[in-house]
Amino acid sequence: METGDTRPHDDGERRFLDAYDPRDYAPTAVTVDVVALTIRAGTPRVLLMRRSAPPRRGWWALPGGFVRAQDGPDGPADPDLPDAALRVLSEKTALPSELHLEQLRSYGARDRDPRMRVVSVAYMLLAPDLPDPHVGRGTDAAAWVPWSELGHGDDARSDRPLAFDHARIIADAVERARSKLEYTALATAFLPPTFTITALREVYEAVWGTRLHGANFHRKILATPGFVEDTGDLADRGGSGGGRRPRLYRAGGAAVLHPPLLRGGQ
Amino acid sequence: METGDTRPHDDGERRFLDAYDPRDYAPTAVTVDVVALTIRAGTPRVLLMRRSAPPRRGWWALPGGFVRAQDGPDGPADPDLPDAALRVLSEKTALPSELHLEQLRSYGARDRDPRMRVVSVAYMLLAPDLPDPHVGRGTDAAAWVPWSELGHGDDARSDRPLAFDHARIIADAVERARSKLEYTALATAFLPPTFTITALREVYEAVWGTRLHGANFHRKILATPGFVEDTGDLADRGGSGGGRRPRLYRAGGAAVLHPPLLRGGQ
DNA sequence: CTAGCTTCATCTCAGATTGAGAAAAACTCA
DNA sequence: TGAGTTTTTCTCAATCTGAGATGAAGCTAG
Repeated sequence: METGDTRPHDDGERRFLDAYDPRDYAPTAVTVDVVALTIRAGTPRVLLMRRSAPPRRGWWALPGGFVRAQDGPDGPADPDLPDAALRVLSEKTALPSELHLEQLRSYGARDRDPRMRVVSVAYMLLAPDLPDPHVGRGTDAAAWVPWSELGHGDDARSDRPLAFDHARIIADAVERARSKLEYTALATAFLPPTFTITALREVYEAVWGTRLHGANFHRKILATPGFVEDTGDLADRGGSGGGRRPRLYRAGGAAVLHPPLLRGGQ
Repeated sequence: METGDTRPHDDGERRFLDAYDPRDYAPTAVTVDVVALTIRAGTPRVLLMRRSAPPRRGWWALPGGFVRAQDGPDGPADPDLPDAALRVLSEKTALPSELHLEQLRSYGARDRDPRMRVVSVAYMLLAPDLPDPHVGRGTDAAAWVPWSELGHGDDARSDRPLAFDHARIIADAVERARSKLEYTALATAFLPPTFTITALREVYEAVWGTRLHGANFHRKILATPGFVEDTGDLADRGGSGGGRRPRLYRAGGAAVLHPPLLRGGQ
């Protein structure tokens, strides 16, 4: 960050700041909304809450809340936007130590919230299967909802109506996740610290909604430097059907994949 | 957009909205900053203004300004964030009819602006060579500055000090542009409506700072469906050195490239 | 108007990568 | 022990890639 630079300001700078009153400006609220994505029972899901207070009481919405600009009665200010995102999310569900949080984009259409002008900074969080969410303040239900139940893209017609422009935000997050799986090692964010190549393939299959050729996937993952590293261990196994005990891997250091895994192929 | 839905609200919703006072919330300002990128004389450049008013008088900064939340004395409200981005930019330079504007991300660290809590939504604009910028209100100089003069990445040590966290924002924009050239047809946004394959290659070379193999580039562009389409015309030519008159192409319909052009290769 | 240079466009070919299936290895359960 | 399952490795033809050569078209000096 390039903040808090130490170059001396001129005198005009100090006089200006003393005379400055933030209240002179038209109020705009800034919120964060978090699209928390996980894979449960082979199905990609998003965390949603049902609102028990206006506006949009009874509708489903992303976990979110106002960014705390300054220290106040509700608590200390959020030092930065990601802190705000983690704060509002940690009020709804337990968070794992390892998680991937990245900013999606911001939404600020004039009429997106009936209360006032609201600019919402959306975050995408990817995590391995998380526990059931809490039903917190302002909500009366919470659930990990499969993407497939939300209608595709803009089309929010479903029996779980989404408040505000949250259907669009979720669609943007899903598209971002799908495309980042191609050229980054992000898929490992959906998995526990150690995992098998098959589990990694199932992440791709769940998120992309396609079937991949197991043998070629295996070859490509191992040929991509830094994607995974061998732990030397084998999985315990004991599950259904039997079969050879798979090797366990952990996420490698690489963030970007060279070459990428392309959706078109296989 | 999922805004302005028409489902009836319950009575509590209306009572709630009537009683709601936006002034109750701590003020946060929302600004837009625009990273306008172009290629001039073979060099990729960004539009910067020198500030003539506090804060950070005399420092260079991105064109930007406050989002107008409501109609007011300065003008009508910005319907959406992209409108605000185009408004602040059109005050500084003439804009072409065809341009690519996309949101980069938002920045909201507590101390990024000395005046108050400011969340800035950054936009990236790609355009063919634009005219010289105006020196507008609050600025005393404006220039298309080569990326190379800004120091690489975080490192803002240069004789053109950048205000706030704008060095970081520019670095993020440059990285976004570099990587989107790989897997989208965005390079054409830097070019006029018709162009040659060589001009397209020079965009890649300028943005990536690498040299590409001309023959293979040619083959790959033409093999990528929807990237460019043949106009049937040849360039007039007459320039230096002579040589065969190149064929003219226009941008094709494709937004995403299959397969992508990878930076690693060639 | 022709020789020499330049740029654009196409061709060639060895080496790497990919998609599809087969086969081998390792394990479970009856 | 034997049939079935899952993981892992192997094979091979088809395709793609990187590097250079060749051909096509145009300018300009003499």
